[in-house]
Amino acid sequence: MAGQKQTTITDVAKHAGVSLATVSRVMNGNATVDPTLAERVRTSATELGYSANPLARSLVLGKTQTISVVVPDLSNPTFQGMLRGLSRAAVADGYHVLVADSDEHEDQERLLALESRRRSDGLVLCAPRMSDAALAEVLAEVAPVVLVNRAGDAPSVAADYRTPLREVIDHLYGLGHRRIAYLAGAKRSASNAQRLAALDDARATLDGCEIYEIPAGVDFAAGADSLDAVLDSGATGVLAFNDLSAMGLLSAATERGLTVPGDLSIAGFDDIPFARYTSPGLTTAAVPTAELGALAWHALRALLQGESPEAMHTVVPQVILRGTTAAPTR
Amino acid sequence: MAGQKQTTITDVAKHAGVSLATVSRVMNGNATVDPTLAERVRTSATELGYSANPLARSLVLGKTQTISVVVPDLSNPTFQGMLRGLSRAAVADGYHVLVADSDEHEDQERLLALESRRRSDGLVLCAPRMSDAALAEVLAEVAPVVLVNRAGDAPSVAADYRTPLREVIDHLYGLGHRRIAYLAGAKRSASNAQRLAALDDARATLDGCEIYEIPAGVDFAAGADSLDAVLDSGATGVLAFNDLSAMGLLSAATERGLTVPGDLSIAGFDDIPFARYTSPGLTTAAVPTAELGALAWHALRALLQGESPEAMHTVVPQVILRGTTAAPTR
DNA sequence: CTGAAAGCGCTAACAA
DNA sequence: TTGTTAGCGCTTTCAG
Repeated sequence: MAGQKQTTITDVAKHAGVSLATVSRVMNGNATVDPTLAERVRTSATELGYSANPLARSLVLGKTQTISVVVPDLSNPTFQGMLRGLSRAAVADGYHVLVADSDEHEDQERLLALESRRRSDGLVLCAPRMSDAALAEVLAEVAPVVLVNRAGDAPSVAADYRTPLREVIDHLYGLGHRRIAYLAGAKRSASNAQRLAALDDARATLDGCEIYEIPAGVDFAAGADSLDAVLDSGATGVLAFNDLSAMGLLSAATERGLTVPGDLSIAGFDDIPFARYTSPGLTTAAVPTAELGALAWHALRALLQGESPEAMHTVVPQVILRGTTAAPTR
Repeated sequence: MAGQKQTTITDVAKHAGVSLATVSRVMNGNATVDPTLAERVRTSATELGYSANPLARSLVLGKTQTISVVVPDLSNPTFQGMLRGLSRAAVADGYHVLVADSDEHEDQERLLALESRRRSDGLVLCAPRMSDAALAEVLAEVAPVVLVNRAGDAPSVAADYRTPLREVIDHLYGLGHRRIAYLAGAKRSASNAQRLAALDDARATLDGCEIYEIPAGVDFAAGADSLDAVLDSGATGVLAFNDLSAMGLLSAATERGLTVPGDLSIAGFDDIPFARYTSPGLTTAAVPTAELGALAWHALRALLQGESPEAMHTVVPQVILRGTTAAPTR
């Protein structure tokens, strides 16, 4: 059944009684070809169901119309959204996308990047976990390349975690909160550094506002387990590292008989799909991951066209005010 | 900076003072080459940082070491899991994966499949939305191909939605429930047909068990809105189309002052990440999506090796008993 | 306007 | 064992 090999340009040429060159020309809408001939070629082509072998074209043209993207973990919603935005944007421009999941293995990252890159015209490196030194080295080998959520010697697009967190703090402060707790999550992540910066920022500019840092974690249990620490701190408002820990805290607080937001205001981060369904709905900030992906493609496309995209394009997550934040009652 | 063109096999040959063929041989560990020469070639290769151009190899070998996968929607968790499983399994076997998102456009599906396929050695068509006729046509053009969650004239892997639903029904029945409601979701989906079959099955075999079908929907609101209908039906246990609608119902019931599972047992479907965190935790069934992806790759790999994989490999979602189901109290 | 021919970088006969 | 050569399928000078 799979015996019939694809028809080649030679078949079409033969069928139309012209040379390969002519077929190539009409297929590429290239030079001026006699309309009659062109028509004849086109007829033959459709009759034979011909379409050029992309591999052969790639080889001679030196371009594959494909880009590759390597992500640390395809099960992470952030990267999923990124991939979706990237894929759709690239497809819209006639590009294909090769995807590689490094499964959080630093060493795999380099290899995947190199290998994928050779099969494509450019690379999107998404939040690479490798060291700065390793990154610099890889970056030099794989250009054109664009970085997502990481700085380096290449154009990059990144989400700004600092601004939205600061906005949430201002929101709480405006409501009257003066004692705010931050449930810290992944210590070493780049986004955490940005959040800490927002905290310092707020401490420096907000009169009479105290902000505590409470080590917690990134999941539901971490949030739930930190309830006592939160209450001990006397905080009336809390910024959770992400929605999951926020929900854990919310759940624990509710079970303890506290009312949210009456006794405690809670804000999450990420806007996971379920965030709108907690009771009350969770105040949070949504990272526009798909947009991040689309922007990454646009930067890479610019590079491919010999243009110079912005060195770093940043997108600001949107704060979504729902029911878990309100004026403090104590 | 990106000016230096890749070193070719010719460079290596020149550097090592041998012919192209020899370099090719040692690079492929092929024929017996004099160890001394081989070593010399290897040295030159690493010194020059040479690695064969995959495009050129693909062209001459007629194989790309790449497979492609087209999915209807990269934002759907089912397909995300599938892609992850597929990607990791394929990478483990040294294959690359080209991904295309049809964005639920039936017409795009065909084109994406064809185009991706030509850049790769095989295709995984994931839950294609196109008609049976269109599918049959495409299938013939893109072999080797494997289908995911859809039947057709090609090997396929699919999740079995019937068995787990039946298991949940048996679970409820065993608990003493005799009036069970099914909150119907997407009417036309293949998985819905399987669920209805499970319902019929149960009706035919379970003594004195009545199963009602209540039109609802696929989201949280649909579940919440169906509370009255559920109560009117007198059902003591309900099977929701998915976790979201189950959570909606759970939420509405709780707000109405009912206790779950005391007054009402509720089961969802999908095991979304938040399902374990509702109170009580949601009884549901988890589709092993990553496994589905890995199996799809295994089937395709078999095809690529000229073997014949099972016509249809089915995986059974696992029922996860949590707190929302218990013996009825009325 | 069209065809012949030279490659793109590599592999695989086929000779030597 | 090694080198020479003919392609893989296509695009693109370069003549005509």
